[in-house]
Amino acid sequence: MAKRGVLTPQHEDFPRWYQDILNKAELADNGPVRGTMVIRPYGYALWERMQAEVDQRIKAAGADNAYFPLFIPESYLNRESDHVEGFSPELAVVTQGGGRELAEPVVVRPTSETIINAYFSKWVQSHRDLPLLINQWANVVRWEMRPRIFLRTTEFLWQEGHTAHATRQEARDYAAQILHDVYQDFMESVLAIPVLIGYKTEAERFPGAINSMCLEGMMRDGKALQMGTSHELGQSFAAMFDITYLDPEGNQAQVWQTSWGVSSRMVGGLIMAHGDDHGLVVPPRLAPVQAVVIAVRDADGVVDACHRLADALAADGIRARVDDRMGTGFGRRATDWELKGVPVRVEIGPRDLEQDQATLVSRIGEDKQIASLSEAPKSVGSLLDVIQQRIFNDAAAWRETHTAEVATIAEVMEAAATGFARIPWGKLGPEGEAVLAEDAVTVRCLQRADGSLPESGDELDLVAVCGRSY
RNA sequence: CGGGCUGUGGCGCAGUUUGGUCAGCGCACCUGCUUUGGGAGCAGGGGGUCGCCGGUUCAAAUCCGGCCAGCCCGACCA
Repeated sequence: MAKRGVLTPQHEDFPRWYQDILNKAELADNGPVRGTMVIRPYGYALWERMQAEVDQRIKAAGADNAYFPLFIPESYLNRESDHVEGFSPELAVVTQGGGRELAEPVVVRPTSETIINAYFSKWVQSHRDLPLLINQWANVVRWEMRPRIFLRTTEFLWQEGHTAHATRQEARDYAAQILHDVYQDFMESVLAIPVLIGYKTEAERFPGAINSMCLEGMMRDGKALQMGTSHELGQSFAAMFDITYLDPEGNQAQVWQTSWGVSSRMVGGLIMAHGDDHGLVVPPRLAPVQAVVIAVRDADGVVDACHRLADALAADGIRARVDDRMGTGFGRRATDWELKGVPVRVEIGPRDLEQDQATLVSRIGEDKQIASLSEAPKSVGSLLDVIQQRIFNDAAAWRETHTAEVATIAEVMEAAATGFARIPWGKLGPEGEAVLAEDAVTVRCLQRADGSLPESGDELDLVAVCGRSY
């Protein structure tokens, strides 16, 4: 394992550890404008993998991709009162263009409900046009007070889904379908992060929504990270943007809507949910590089053997790369890949080659194992499966041991110092929520006692999961 | 925007109390040789108007004033 000093240990200074990882794993740099970030190739590769997996699930849920403009007329934002109140403090506004003052300022999109719904209004005329299911991949800008790379940046990357339905129930069901089939499935089966699902309290709700569902993950410091949201927008945007249609009986009706998104924040979640003192830990199903084949020494045939093995791995569908930087010592190269969290390292040196074998090393295991060169692709494949499962299990166990069932506000505060607290919502309520907020503890979500998603946030006997958050 | 801390080569820091002999260290980088099975060694080398502006002084990284930026803790949030 790497020598001490490569990274600040997590227990010593978690934020510093996070900064160290961003640098040492070559994920991102700060941009020149406060709050902006430069996403470096390896960090972007992680994001591209997330995009690919999420995009595939969104399409399976029936939504189509489209693209709407970056610039939105300021007046659009003003149409929905809760929406504008929620977003106006963090808007970036352009007042000049082509060297002249603009007649109407344009805002750089903080989210696209307004501009997309302005077009939904044109596109929806008949009940036959419903449901209308649109997604867009884009960058958005929110002038945040306290930026932090990947977690909360002035400009970030995301996907935002926007849909229109004939009935409230259909909209609600679709928002829940996205939550489960797209987000939860991706986060748990690919990112290997167990997520809590539930409803936001009224205090935490998205501006303009009638209900916000969310997915919350626990990081290695016990804090919560909101990994995604899916909102029921009700009919307020439909009213403001006049999205109406003729129903089968020939009556004018307004649509019911949803919006939902996940962002480049998930990269931060990935780092903080699995990373350890040796670096990033990337679950195999996400990993841009699942296996790196390292030529240990520059001896006869070693480098060639590495390339042949990498080709064989690729032929088995494994994302593999060769490290044959022979001018750099083995230890340095091994540490580099460890920092980047590559799940499996395959080492081939002269000693291995003599035995017609390769040495396999898991990022999260202690023991090295030997595989014959011909069997190596199969061995690596099954090792990747084992690693994927173990990363998820470890994260689930971590959350389990850092979650307490409590009955009083004092106990919530105590438990939130190190993790989550579950308390009956009936015992907390909006008043208790306000008390917790004074000490930066928030209700992350309201869910049923068994952890499942309620029909609404008003269902009886819900449990409030509380914690500190990013 | 409130509270705390900090600004010195790419990164991390020492030097500031007591102004001068102060542009220094580690890592990184470049060249050469030896190395390569867990961040290699030796030798040589390049790079900083000490955050910015102004003031005090014979003399400022160091003292004074103003400004700016960053980090951490809050309010906000994907």
